[in-house]
Parts: sequence; structure tokens; C-alpha cells
Amino acid sequence: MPELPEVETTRRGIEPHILGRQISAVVVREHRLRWPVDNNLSERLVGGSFLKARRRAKYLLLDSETGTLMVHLGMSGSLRVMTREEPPMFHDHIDIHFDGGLCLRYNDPRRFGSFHWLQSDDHPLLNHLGPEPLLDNFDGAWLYNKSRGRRSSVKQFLMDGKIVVGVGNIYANEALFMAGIRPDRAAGRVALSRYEALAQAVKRILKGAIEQGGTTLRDFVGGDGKPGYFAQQLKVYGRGGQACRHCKFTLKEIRQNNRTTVFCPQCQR
DNA sequence: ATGACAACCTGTGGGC
DNA sequence: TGCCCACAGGTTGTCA
Repeated sequence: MPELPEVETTRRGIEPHILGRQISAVVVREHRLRWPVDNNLSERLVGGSFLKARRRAKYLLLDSETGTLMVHLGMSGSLRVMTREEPPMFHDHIDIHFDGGLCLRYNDPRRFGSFHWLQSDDHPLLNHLGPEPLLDNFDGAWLYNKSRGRRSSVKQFLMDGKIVVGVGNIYANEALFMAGIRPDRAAGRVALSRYEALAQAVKRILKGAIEQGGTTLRDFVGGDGKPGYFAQQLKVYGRGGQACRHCKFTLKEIRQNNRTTVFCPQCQR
């Protein structure tokens, strides 16, 4: 999955198709996801309808009359709207059928995703989350204040969901490049002005990715079934060993906390 | 409180 | 062609 832009693209893709349609059936073919899928999902949803599709971090929140279905796409999940007649493919784990013949179908090869039933947004998986990156309460001052005394890398800091949500590996790499900050620099040793640049970079990159239909991912499929195009505008991610698009210096690839990091040793300090 | 790391899974691609 | 290993978009829980 998907990072935040892919989740937001999914939300926008499915919302117009599913809102207000009565749910006629729920089919769970595989309940072993990141957490076991609620056994009572069917009786909770059938007969009702979705009133709104929201997003918090990388969670999709589908509100019905009686509660909220919370979906996470994990690393490899996708939601698509299709007709019910379409035969399920390998790894199509969950269907939500609507009156009229449409179906919201969840596919997830790695099964790192999840389906939860919520009675309110007061849920342990949501409660400790940091600010939304696109809202005004996420800014350079917030990052600066949170980072004081932190000795871990600024990249790990940026990917910490308690600091800011929705910034995964790809966009962390890209944002740090845009802001000119070395990913392996200690978070506590980055100045306020540079955190202001970083916060702006995060916002610009996420907004740009959402506008382009979400996807940086080779195999990502949006909610309407259209494949997003593989982003050529990525400046560093997946380009280790190649020339920096800005200065031609060779991009360096390292491992940080078991994730691939790519940066330009000349542009990023 | 912070941080390092294992864990949850399957699929794919590279090297031999 | 086939086998084995490393790695892939994320997040949580545990332990030092």
C-alpha cells in the first residue's frame, strides 16, 4: 500500500460509488488479516449504508448509520468498486455488496491490512496518532519542538506516526530531498528554518501526489480501477546510483532501520 | 521516553 | 530452468 496519497485517492475513487447505497451482503473469504476480521461484520453492515468516507492517517473510515468500518490497506491492499458478477481473483478477501449490483472488493496479497468495526473514533489505533500533514497544525515549529533532544535520524523521526501521520518511506525520501536535509542527520540537530522547509516539502509532495491520482506505486490500482501512473517525478526514491536530477552527483543508497534510504550527498546536508 | 528490532505475510527479481 | 535469498508501500508490540 500505499502511502497517504494512495489512500486518499482510494477514498475519492470509491466514495461516489458507495455512498447511500443499501448494503445487501458482506462476504469474508479470508479473515486472517493483520488482525482477525470482525466475525459480525455482515450483521453490522447489511441493511445499512455508508454515509461518508473519511480518512485519518492511512485509515479509511466508512461511516454507516450504526458505526464506522475502519480499513487499512497495509502494504499491499487495495479497494475497488466493481460489479458483483466479476469472479473473485486470488487474494480478493472481502466483498461488500450493494443493492443495484455494485461491489466494493478488498484485495491484499500480504494481508497486512485490516478491517475494524468502530462505535466511535475513540479507538486505540487512532488515539495516539500525530497531526495530519496537510492541516495547519502540522508545521515547522511543531517538528522543531518535537525533535529537540532526539538522537535518531530525521528520516525515522519524520516517519514516526506520533510526530506526523501518513509519511511513508517513499515520501520521506522525497521530502528530505526537497528540503535539502540529509536523512541520516540527527533529528535534534536540525534547525527551525530547515524544519519549516521540511514541513512545506511534505505538504507539497503529498498534495502533488494526490493531484496526480495518487500513485507512486508500480502496481497500485485506484478505487475506480484505473491504474495510477508510475511517477516519473520521483527525485530520489528508487534512483540510488543514478545522477541527482538537480546537481548530477551520484545518489547514495543506504539502509536506515531496515528501510531503503536514497539521498544526494551534495544537495542534502 | 527513546530507540532498536522482530513480527505479521506473499510475491518478485536478481544472482548463481 | 530452477533454487535461494533479499527485499518490497506499514505498523505494532516487545525489550533494552
